[in-house]
Amino acid sequence: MATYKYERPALAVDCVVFGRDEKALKVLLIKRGLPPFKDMWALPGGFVRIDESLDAAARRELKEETGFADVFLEQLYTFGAVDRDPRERVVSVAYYALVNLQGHQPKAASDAAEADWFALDALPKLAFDHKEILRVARERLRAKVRYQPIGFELLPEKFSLSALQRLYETVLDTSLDKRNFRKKLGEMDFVVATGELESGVTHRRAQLFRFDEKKYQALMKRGFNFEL
Amino acid sequence: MATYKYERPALAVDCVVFGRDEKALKVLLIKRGLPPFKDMWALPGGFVRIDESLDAAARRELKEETGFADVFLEQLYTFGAVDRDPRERVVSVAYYALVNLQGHQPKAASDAAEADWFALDALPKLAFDHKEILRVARERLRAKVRYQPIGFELLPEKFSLSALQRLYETVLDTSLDKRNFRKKLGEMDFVVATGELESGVTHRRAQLFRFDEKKYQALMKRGFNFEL
DNA sequence: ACAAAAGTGTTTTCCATACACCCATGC
DNA sequence: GCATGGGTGTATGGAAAACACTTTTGT
Repeated sequence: MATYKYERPALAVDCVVFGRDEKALKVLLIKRGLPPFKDMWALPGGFVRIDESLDAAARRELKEETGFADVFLEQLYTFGAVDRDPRERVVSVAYYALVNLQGHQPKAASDAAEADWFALDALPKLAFDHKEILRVARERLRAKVRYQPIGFELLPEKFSLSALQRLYETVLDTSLDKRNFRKKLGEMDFVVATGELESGVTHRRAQLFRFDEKKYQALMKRGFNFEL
Repeated sequence: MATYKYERPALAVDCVVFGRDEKALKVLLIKRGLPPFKDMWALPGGFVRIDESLDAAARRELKEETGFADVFLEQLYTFGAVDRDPRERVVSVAYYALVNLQGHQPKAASDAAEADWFALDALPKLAFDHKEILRVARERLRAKVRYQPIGFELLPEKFSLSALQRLYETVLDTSLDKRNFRKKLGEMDFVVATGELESGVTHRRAQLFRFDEKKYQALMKRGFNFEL
């Protein structure tokens, strides 16, 4: 049971950052400036410091490498194959983040590495086991979006019902019936109309809605169950 | 990005072992023989070796401390609060296991520590953050049992439908309608009658069924969806 | 004969799905 | 006036839920 006797794996965090851009779902990747896998694309991430929690490490790396702060961030899975890093043993706790792409420029990372958004169906080759991590993240997002209201994290604060529907269609990779979709949302009191209208469009302006976190929490406590 | 410069957290695995005993759902705990938390109950677990994967570490510890091998084992969540171990920084990858309690005696662990089963509603005080780990494991079990056929892992190979129903009622903490439950199972071709009957009971003998893994896998590929 | 659990169908309710047309706006 | 997406209600089918009595066995 003595800890210090044995050699320890290094411990890292990696973040899968999902963003929605117009019609496609995208992931933020970083171009590696150092070996191994130099010049290859990879998930943002880094080593966990001795005095920070895993969540804190994930948030710090996300901030440092992509500029995002105060976003939805949740632990995904921990990847620990012995040879997943060619240098030495590295165990990585993966997280996934959901961000609203509007307003956030595809900013270059603070440490001068290149950063860019990639559509999920046009990904480059990835370093390490990051392809696998991304696969698991995508699966999780797809599963979770159906029973927890996390889809809103990918939209601006105010959004049209059509935008929300397109998002669900993208994530779930299906098409949904417009009237049925709206009917179900109409029953969810935590999606509230702001009274404002969409602008700058070449057709009828859509009404804008927002997600009311407080109302949602209140309903949850009363046993409400979010579904699709 | 240099790994070796920084002090590393220790990396451990902990296992939540669920077992079903007659009517109650139970967890296997180990009495700690060493400080910290000496003589307190804790989840079986230990440190990850440099040359084994996380899954392998979990299986090894499970075997060493409880004697269970070849059981359902799945990664749960990774706990990384800075102060979760009073000695030093330890990050723990938690797993949960489902075992069939029949036939496996509440065996004492190989390293002479005391091991015992505890009903989930009569738990002792636990070491470290193991209460929290157990809470998360229970939540996961409850959620997963509804859409994946993992409940069978907690039963002997041959079981009666009543036993299966009682198991679901225990895990989900609800009561289920007998006829509806049997109707649904009747539609699932991978729960097959063995033709054998229960024995040693003081009432009508129940027919015994078994879970047919192959048939289940075949159905899965055709898009079948297990539900409750 | 009685206690204890096994086994068995039908009806009702509700939710998911399918489906088509008019409206507002910019060009 | 036309192209583009916004917005709206109803009918149908199928799954979930509710529900009670007979059978078998041991004592």
